[in-house]
Amino acid sequence: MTVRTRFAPSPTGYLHIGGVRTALFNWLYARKHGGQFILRIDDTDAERNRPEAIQPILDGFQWLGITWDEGPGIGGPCGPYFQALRGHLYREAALKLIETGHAYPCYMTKEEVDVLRKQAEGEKRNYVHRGRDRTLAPQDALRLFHEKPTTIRLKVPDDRTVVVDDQICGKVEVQSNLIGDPVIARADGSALYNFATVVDDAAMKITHIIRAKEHLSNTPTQMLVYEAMGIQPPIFAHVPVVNAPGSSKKLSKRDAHKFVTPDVIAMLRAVHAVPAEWTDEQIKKNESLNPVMVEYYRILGYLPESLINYFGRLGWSLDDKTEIMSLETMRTNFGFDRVNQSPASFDPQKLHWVAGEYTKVASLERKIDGVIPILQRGGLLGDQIDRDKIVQVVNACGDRLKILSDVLTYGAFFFRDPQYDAKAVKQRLHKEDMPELLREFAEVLTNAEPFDVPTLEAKLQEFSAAKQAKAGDLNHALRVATTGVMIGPGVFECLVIFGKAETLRRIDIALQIPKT
RNA sequence: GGCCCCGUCGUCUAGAGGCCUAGGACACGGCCCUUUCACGGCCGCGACACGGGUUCGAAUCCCGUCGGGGUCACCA
Repeated sequence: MTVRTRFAPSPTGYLHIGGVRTALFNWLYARKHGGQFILRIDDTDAERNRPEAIQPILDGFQWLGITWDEGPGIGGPCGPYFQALRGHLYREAALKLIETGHAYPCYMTKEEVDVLRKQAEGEKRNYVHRGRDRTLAPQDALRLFHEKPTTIRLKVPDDRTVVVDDQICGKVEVQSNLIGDPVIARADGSALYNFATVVDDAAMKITHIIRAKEHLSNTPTQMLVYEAMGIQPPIFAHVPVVNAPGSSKKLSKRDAHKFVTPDVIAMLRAVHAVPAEWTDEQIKKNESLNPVMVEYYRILGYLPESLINYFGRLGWSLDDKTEIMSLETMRTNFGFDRVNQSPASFDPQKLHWVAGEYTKVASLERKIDGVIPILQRGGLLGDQIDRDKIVQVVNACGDRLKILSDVLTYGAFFFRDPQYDAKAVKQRLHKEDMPELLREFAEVLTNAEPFDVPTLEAKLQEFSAAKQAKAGDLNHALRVATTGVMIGPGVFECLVIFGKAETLRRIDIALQIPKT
């Protein structure tokens, strides 16, 4: 039997990183066993069922390299892959369950149920719903339902121990007497999650259900649905949830705004990911651009494989020391035996480190291609692209680029005039008679041929020795004068990229800054 | 509240009764390298939730306590 796994997001419009991890585990397991990974859109809740809410999710997966064998965009033998289009299947399945005596139309009103619930509460008893109509003979129930449609409930069997043999959590046993008869379909015939998911997973021949731990409690109920339908249940594997950074609470979209810290806001502004006129509040409210969504990392220039690596390693490990590994390595080694049972907190700092490891070894071409749109968005580059110059800049930045948008902090001055940092100017440029020294060194530079790193370095050594000045001090001043800041690639590399004329021009500009 | 799950450094993890004086990674602190910043190298800080058993021996097995989470919907 070929392995078939699935990921079934609801169309919220954004790809959540917790979902990415669950999807990744499904993908890994299917691919490891030569099986199929299916993407299904769980859009039974019609209200927010907008087509445009699906595309960002598909785009996110595509960017990450998580491919699906059946689902939106490609179809497949078990379609449609949208729950909204499968209503007739649920209705059919529900009627069949009534017919076989496993389900019944429940005519108790909400008020009646509330009375029973209150009564149970009063007696400090747990309320377990058992509909009054559950004893109806199947034929009568069916006839009655057709005459007067109402909610359909599953008939939960009495005195049974339901066993979920979970691949990660182990054997979990629950008494059926504690499970109330669940509503599986509304009066209008629309299905509820616990039912729709089972009908679909069965129809799509899903063999392994890999999903978040929060679904474990619902699983016995679903087992009962499988049983009622006369279908062998799939194998379950519930993966622990991803918690918010430094918290023991689930990372949820609901409090995503909490992670939009001043740092994050500054980052988004720096890369011009949001309109400049937006207030901090507006940025906070923007749902897709915050650290729980994949889009956030894409816009900041994280390489997709770094997210894959990080999230694959969150809750699962290859061995006692491997941190950096390819998707392929994960694929060949993935297994439930090395998935943790306890929740894992998302650590943005570690993700950032992983990202750096990938950027470090990425090909120059990829970095160039990634950096160009970032520079353009930042208004540092127009439509005319001098690719050679960008090659030089990216090379000069070297390992300083952990994420591609770091090019803005280390190399913005290559594309515009220096923006002088007051502190840098005061400390390095307006130090004693440095301005005069720099003026004289500019003269030297005029005659520097060729204008390359070794020559410039030699000139600076020679000049400072002659003037009995510290080479380091002059070097620092030169950096601030030409770049405006105290950090960046090697100063001679910078000068070479500027070229002689531009270097001299920048020194001139710097020498005109009044001392304060 | 009932039921279910979980509990090793701040965080991710290794650990299947002796290899554990508990290993690695991120973060943090220090030093080295460096004419800035980053990279790199070295060192340091830092954990078996608690209490009882079982055993010659327990982070590992059992019980209890405490703590955390999830779920009990005509949401998914």
